[in-house]
Amino acid sequence: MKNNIITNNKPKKIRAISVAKILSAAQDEFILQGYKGATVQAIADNADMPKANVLYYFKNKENIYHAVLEQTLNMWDEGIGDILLEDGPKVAIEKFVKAKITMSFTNPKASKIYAMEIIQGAQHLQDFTRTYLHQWVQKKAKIFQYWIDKGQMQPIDPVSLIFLIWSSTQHYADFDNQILTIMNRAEYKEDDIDNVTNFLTDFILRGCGLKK
Amino acid sequence: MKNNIITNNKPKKIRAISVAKILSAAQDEFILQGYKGATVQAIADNADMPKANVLYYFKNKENIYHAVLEQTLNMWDEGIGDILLEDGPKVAIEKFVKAKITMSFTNPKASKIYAMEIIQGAQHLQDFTRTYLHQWVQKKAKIFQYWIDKGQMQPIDPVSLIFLIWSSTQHYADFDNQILTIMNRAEYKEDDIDNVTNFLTDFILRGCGLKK
DNA sequence: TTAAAAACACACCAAAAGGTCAGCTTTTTG
DNA sequence: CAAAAAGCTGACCTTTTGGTGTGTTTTTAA
Repeated sequence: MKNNIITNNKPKKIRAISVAKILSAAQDEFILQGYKGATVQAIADNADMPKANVLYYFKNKENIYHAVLEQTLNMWDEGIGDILLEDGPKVAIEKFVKAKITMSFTNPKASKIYAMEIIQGAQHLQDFTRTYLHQWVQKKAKIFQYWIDKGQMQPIDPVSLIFLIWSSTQHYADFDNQILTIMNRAEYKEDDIDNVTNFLTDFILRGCGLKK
Repeated sequence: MKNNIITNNKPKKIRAISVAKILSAAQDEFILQGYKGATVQAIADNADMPKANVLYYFKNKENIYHAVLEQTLNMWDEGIGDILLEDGPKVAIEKFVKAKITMSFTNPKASKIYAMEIIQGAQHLQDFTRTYLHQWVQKKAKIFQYWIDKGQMQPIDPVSLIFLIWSSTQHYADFDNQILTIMNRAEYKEDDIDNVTNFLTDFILRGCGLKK
């Protein structure tokens, strides 16, 4: 298999390209219209191919949605910063907050798809939440508790802290429309990310008693 | 008009009762299925009346949705705590956080409807956001700024602070499924409200430099 | 008590949307 | 270069669904 470096869309399989186009179009449609509201026709139009062709790659709408969700979870998994014992509370929180904000600003769509799923009852994500997420939170909460017991940070409920970090960072993705409207902006600017990162990092560190 | 105190569903007009039943059923359906996914038939079933009867009260689905949204905004308006200059930063934040949390726990449905609207692009709420919300934030931000200038609280961006309070409190309504699953619970208990209120109040006050 | 107004509900319709099929074209492979 | 595999697509079918029309029942008011 020769690897064409100059035009890197030649070696890509037709299938891969088409699937990617469909998933991207589908993501937009699912966010804008919800699962039921998104029509296969609209996804096809958006992906610039006939409906029958979309159904050729994905047997049905449900499958398209599953694929979008899977993609979303992978992104979530990659993007979520880790919380490491050896970093200590200050650095760990700084890293984590930064990772979450970066994800919110660089891939708001994934965050929105995920948010809508959860709001609507997490029908397709129950397993993920019940097993993976649950364990993740428990594990990280223990790390925070360790730091608290060592007197390295304010004695607060670690799980609540995680929820606060999640919510306050994801807000900038999920509610970007509202935030931009309130700030009288068309879209986020470069330094918005920095400003938000600085604000949230400072605020949360102070809330954890890790900063004057 | 005689006021029947014993059975207070007699004096109520038939219309009012039916409309209320429909709106309640519609709210559930819209949350669970989204705008397009919610069918008039399902709303009717849920409200325990034939579809044609639902359409008798509301000319079409769009109108039902508008009514649900309006109801939601009224609730938001009533439930949102005010931020008063004369309270000073500490009391004002305590009151505000408490009000928002109370709203999240007592009426999560309204919060979810609102959240989905915003995530999906605020198509039906642009005016509300652009005028009402925008002004509300500006007005309250000025109050925070006043306190900051007086040295009564940490110098932080007031708008970001408002966003953080909104997001961290609403999270308990919008993501209740996820939170409950992670905490291995079927539903919120009485003291969950208190615990969350205490955690968030303390944390936010500390973040604002209003508490050791 | 009775006539008008409001509420109710069955049956029906047209449009929309998910999905299939059969045949055509392009790409791959031996 | 030919056959097979993969990709593509218009036409079609079926189900769902928003909405209407018409006639009946219940409530209200004089």
